[in-house]
Amino acid sequence: MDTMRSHIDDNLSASLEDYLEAIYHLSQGPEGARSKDIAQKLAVSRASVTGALRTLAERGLVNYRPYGQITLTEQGRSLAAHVARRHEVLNRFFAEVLGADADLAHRAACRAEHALGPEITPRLTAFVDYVMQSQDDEIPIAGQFQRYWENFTHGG
Amino acid sequence: MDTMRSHIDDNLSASLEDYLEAIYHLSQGPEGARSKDIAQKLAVSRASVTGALRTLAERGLVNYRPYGQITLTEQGRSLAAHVARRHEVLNRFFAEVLGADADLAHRAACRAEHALGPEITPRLTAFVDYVMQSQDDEIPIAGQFQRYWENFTHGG
DNA sequence: TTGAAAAGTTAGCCTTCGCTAACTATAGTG
DNA sequence: CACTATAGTTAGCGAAGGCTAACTTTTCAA
Repeated sequence: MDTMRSHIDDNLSASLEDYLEAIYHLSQGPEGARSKDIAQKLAVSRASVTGALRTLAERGLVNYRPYGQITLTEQGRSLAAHVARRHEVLNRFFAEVLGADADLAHRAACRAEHALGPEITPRLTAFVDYVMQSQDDEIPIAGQFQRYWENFTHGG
Repeated sequence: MDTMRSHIDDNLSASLEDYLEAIYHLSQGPEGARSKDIAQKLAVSRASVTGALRTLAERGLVNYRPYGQITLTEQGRSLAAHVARRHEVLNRFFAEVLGADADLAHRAACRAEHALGPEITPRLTAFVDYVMQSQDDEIPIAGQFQRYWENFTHGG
């Protein structure tokens, strides 16, 4: 009962997860995932990208060959999708529920992403869904919280 | 207009923040912050603690002298309090709002703690307060979410 | 088609932060 | 007082992950 290693959490470092996620997103663009763009996206040198690519290739997560196309393996794509999802959940929570500035929400989400395990992530996902759904209901939580926040901050 | 560096975010690494928080909590106990206990709390060797103490002392956050008492400086205490608060906010959110197991919530909070900046932390604090307060109101958010979660997981 | 700019790589270095092993200081007990 | 256990330190090492500088490969335009 171990044949199907859908597994998802090879213990990749936070840093390598960042690279994987960047590749995942860039892969969907028209240019594919170019080393240069990965470097830019993560604010890191091109040399560092090369190093990370080598490690990720060793772990069977990306198809990499010097000067060649960078693509994700099946396993890599699946792992990247999970990382991206954690990220996205946090991003939505910070931005849409807490009402934080989009850019700040994004950056905090990037940093926090790795901390959420398989226990917390689905709960948070469900919670954000629940809150968003409440917008259409008679109890608009996010909206109510916005007002709560308003007179928390400038009122007293 | 720069005299009062209440500042709070010297850019301490995640690791050093962990040490600082551990010292902060242990300081409040009857034994004070002993190297041995810091090591145990962070699951790290005593040698690593010594190294961290030296760094924190250099940065003026702890009073440290080989074989002496370990105490926080004023600046250190203030910074530690903020770190601890971020931690605590997350912990409450994961445990009380999302309903995660206390131990898991704690560990996820430890890992995520560093990611929350001065923008997100107060918003999250307010949000947790708002949700807890709603328990007493006619709209018990956390309770409602528990039910939502229930039939999200085992129902369909 | 050729040569310069852009992209990618390599080599070598540095910092952070962990570890173990061995040493030193302190404390407590007979 | 002396000796042993415990706490703390030091020295030395290693992995991860970043950087710069210099090199190679690829691309593209004249």
